[in-house]
Amino acid sequence: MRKVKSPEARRGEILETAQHLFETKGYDRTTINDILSAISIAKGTFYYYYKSKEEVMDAIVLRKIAAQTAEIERLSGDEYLSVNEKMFSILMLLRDTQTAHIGNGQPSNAEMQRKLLGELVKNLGPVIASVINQGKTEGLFATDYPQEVVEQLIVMIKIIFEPSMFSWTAEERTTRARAFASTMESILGAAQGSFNFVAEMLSS
Amino acid sequence: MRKVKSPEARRGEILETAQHLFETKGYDRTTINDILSAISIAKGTFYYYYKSKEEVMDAIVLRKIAAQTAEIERLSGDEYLSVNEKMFSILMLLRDTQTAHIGNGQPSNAEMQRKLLGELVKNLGPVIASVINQGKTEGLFATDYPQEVVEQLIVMIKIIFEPSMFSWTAEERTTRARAFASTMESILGAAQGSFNFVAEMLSS
DNA sequence: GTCTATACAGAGATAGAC
DNA sequence: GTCTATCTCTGTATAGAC
Repeated sequence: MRKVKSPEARRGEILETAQHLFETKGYDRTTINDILSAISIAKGTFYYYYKSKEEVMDAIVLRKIAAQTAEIERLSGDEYLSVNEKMFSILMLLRDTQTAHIGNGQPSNAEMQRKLLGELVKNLGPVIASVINQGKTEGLFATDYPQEVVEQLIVMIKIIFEPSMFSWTAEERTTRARAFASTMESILGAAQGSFNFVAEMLSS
Repeated sequence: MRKVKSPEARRGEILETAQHLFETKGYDRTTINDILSAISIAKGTFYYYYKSKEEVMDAIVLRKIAAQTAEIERLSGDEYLSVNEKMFSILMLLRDTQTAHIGNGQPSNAEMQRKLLGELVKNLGPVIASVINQGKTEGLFATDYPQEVVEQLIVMIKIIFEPSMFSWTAEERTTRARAFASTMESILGAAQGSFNFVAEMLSS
């Protein structure tokens, strides 16, 4: 039974199926054979389009990051939003992708998360830094290292509040959320209490 | 040819050999059979002592962390060292284990690094926090969240300056080092410039 | 309790025929 | 482009020797 499809359709079909399985069963527990039998192709066909299982993961990660970057770019360029509103939305987006990229509750994949964080910093860093700079010109923030501070914040939020990394108790998590908000204020040079909403947001 | 050894000797032998191979060839490229033939034991023997290749990695990581923790505990309890001297030594230790745990230049293992960071935060966090508290009583530092701030700093230093995570140019690295020193001062409430040596240290 | 030998299932990946 | 056959490697399982 030999079904020929256009290259784009095939690539897309593999990607969609893999993504669904990764998010449902977890990356490690999804086998190549799972993907193959879900779309009824042979192993050779899979490896004709992707060099490895890992490459499929990369493609999925990049696609997600691209979508998130576009969203944050749109936000940061919106003239009708205040700096605070932008910061709020950006942090919400960052928080909500905590584990969403990986699949909820599934034993997540360290390599996938490593790549995710790397791309996140590389792509989102400059965009968020531009919002910080806007805050600087408005006198809300004061820092000599907007870009670098943003990178630090992304790294902290994605690691410290990543459930597969640390399993805090409710109280521990609340304390970390408060400490993070306080740290944000310190290193962005923002007024004390101006990021109280961040502590709220991250506690849950 | 049947060689009987004491359980501890055998466990240690497997551990040492695995560590050497992991650091030489990289974790992924080291096969169980590599380990077996290096010490001439049967596969059954390996699995008699360790449940999996990953469990061996865990044991290696834990042993390294234990050594590092002991060293930092010794430092932090030394009555003849100033807080600044302690901070210097601690940061040096943290920096020098950047990739040393993994093996230089080898394609590192994300899972191994994830575990390393988790254990590092869990074990070193409280010890370093005690040094921060000493600094607080001496009026050098001021923070409401010593423990949490230490966790943030460990995470930042281990991720941002991890070569397998980001490949900064020399200038980028220098800027990140300065930004990190500045962030340390902010969130620890230390005097400006007091962590200039950190910027120096991390630039290389 | 400790160790060898070996066979085998299941995973990722490759080669080459069609 | 697609498929089948095959390879390597991890990990399980077993039977048995000391």
